[in-house]
Amino acid sequence: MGTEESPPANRTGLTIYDVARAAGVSIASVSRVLNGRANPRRETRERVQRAVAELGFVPDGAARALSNRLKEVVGVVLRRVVGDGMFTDEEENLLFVDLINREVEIAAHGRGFDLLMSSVAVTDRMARPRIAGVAGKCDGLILHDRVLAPSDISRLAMRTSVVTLAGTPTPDSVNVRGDNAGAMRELARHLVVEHGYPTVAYLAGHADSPDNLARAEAFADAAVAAGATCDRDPVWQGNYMAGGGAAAIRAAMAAGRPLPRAIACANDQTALGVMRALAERGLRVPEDVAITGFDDIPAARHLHPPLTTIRQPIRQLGTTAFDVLHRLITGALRPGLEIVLPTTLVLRESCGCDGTKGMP
Amino acid sequence: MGTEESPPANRTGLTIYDVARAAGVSIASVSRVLNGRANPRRETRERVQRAVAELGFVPDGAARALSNRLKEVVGVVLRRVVGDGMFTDEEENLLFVDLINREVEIAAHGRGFDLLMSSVAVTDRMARPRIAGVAGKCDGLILHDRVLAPSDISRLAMRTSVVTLAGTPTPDSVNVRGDNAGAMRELARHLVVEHGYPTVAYLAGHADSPDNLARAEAFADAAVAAGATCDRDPVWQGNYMAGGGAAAIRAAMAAGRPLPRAIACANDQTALGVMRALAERGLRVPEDVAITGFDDIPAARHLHPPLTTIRQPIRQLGTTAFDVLHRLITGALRPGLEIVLPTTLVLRESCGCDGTKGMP
DNA sequence: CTGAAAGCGCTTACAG
DNA sequence: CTGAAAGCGCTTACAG
Repeated sequence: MGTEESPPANRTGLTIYDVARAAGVSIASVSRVLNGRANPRRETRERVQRAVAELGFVPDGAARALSNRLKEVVGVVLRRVVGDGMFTDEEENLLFVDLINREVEIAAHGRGFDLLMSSVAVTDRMARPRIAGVAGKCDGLILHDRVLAPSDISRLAMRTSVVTLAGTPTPDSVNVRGDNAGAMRELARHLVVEHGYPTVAYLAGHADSPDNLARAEAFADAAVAAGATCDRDPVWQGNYMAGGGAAAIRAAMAAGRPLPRAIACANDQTALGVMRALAERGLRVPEDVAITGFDDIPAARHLHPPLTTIRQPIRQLGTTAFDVLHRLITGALRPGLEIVLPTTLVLRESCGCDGTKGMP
Repeated sequence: MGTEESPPANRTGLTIYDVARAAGVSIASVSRVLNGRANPRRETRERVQRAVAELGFVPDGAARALSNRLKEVVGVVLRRVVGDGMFTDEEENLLFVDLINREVEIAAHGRGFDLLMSSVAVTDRMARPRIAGVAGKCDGLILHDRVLAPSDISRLAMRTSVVTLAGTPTPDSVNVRGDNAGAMRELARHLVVEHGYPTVAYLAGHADSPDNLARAEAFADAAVAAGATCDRDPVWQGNYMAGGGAAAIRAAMAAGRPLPRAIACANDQTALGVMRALAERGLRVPEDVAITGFDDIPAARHLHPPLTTIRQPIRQLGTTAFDVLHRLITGALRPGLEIVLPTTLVLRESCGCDGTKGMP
């Protein structure tokens, strides 16, 4: 495609010295006008600005960062979603993580920060070194769920500012998450008390996800407390993806296991897979089995029937993650806390409600 | 949420000097083992590695970049998609741009580069300064369609390596795009000759998109050459979004304008909006109006009927964009060329084919 | 208001 | 194989 091994790019490496020479001032003055200081007097300022414009000078970010001890870059690390071959939903929809990242970016721009995005594959044995690599290029890190083991997060957090999203709290980082237990309890009571479903199950997400654990426990406890039977069989283990939800249904039915009257899924993607698998077998939602999700991704309301789910405050989660990280970076906040944002139960039709009035 | 104005973050700013002291060697040796050089002898190497591990040392990327004259970061700038209020498809689906970015990231990781992502809003008057800001933080830039005016791209390309995706060729940058004209001509002939549609129209994308212009021209020319009438009325102006496609249909019908027998849309999103608007009015695709798209985003095959479209080589587009940028950065390639990747006509049902055999 | 100079944390010829 | 030292391109006290 081109000349290999040819001389290095000849993009004239302009520096502040070139600008200073062109403007007939010192580099200190150039730096001052570049940074919008008040002192350079009008005439000096204009000469510098003219030189900058004429030369098309772009200050080197690395040099600025080194001098300022601030890169104005935050790293965002996420798990690369790998389709499981069953459904391509994960690959096609903007998921929870994408939605959060969008908000993070907007918040970051507001403070002059840019986002360094890095994804690690599920099987990535190199996750640790790679994340260390990005850590060196940023002022702080936002780590999505399960990109690093808690002990690694701990270590990393001692050396740089880190905010985890739906992660494990650590003394040196801050975790930002939605309120899992509150909404899950409310959901369990809604299913058992208001709809009167006698048997329920929680279709789990990844076993090593703190959010998943919290949801499972709150749901089961509240369901049992409300008088229902909660099926805790291992078939109800999913993986936060549509394929995992579908597989669980298939496995349960193949085992001749009676389905619970209501299934609360670990997230919306799982619910999506469950609903497809149910439809394939001719089972109706909510008449035969009531289904609920978690997150309220945009696709949730377009399912048939519309999915009852628990809404996470996606915008706030993203904004807060950046905000907290920024405070950590500037030293305005000390780590070691967890920020829990409120969630809300959104009643649509998949739980048995009629979708308009909220109850059958 | 925290103590404002408290002392700056006390994350012990470890440097290579600390590691050197801990290991009892010089900073040169530390640097060498950190960079995997062969020379430090086994014992030295191990002492350094131990010190690095114990201290949890993470080398500063800015300092490395300054010294190496290489940041190992590429910037990706895209237009933030803003829903138009009519449909939320743009906000829910992983679009063409997102799919490309995924591939860019994977390719970048293969070379030890990370991605600095920045989005500019449509109305952003600050696009230029912001992009200059990210340029300073990267070794080179990948610019998606319409983030910068051609003249600005030109200027920027004189100071840093830039690859445009579906942009305007410039002497100092390289443009990577799919073959618009070839596939569009093939599509026009398919519609006019094979299906025998007498009237056609091209529902345009943004007027300032080079891809759009090329598609419009190739389609109209080929359609007319094949003997059809091509409706070039201004109502057929969309905006690459579902809402724009729907609005065009509404406007045409409101004006009492007879719809052409086939409408080739500027991209799949537009086709999606068109199909919805048509369905709302009780018109059938392809029986009443044949519809086609461009891109072949994942959602295309799930439409009813499945969308006939022109597939762009998305993976290759992303990989190539990074690859070319990398060569530009290392000086292995000189700018001033355009790379055109092949596209393919994918016949599904929205054009009138039966979807399985390819023709009615 | 302006400039000379030190320093940010690395890498790498250059000597030894 | 190893270390002392210069240099990467900025910013910012410190003098003037």
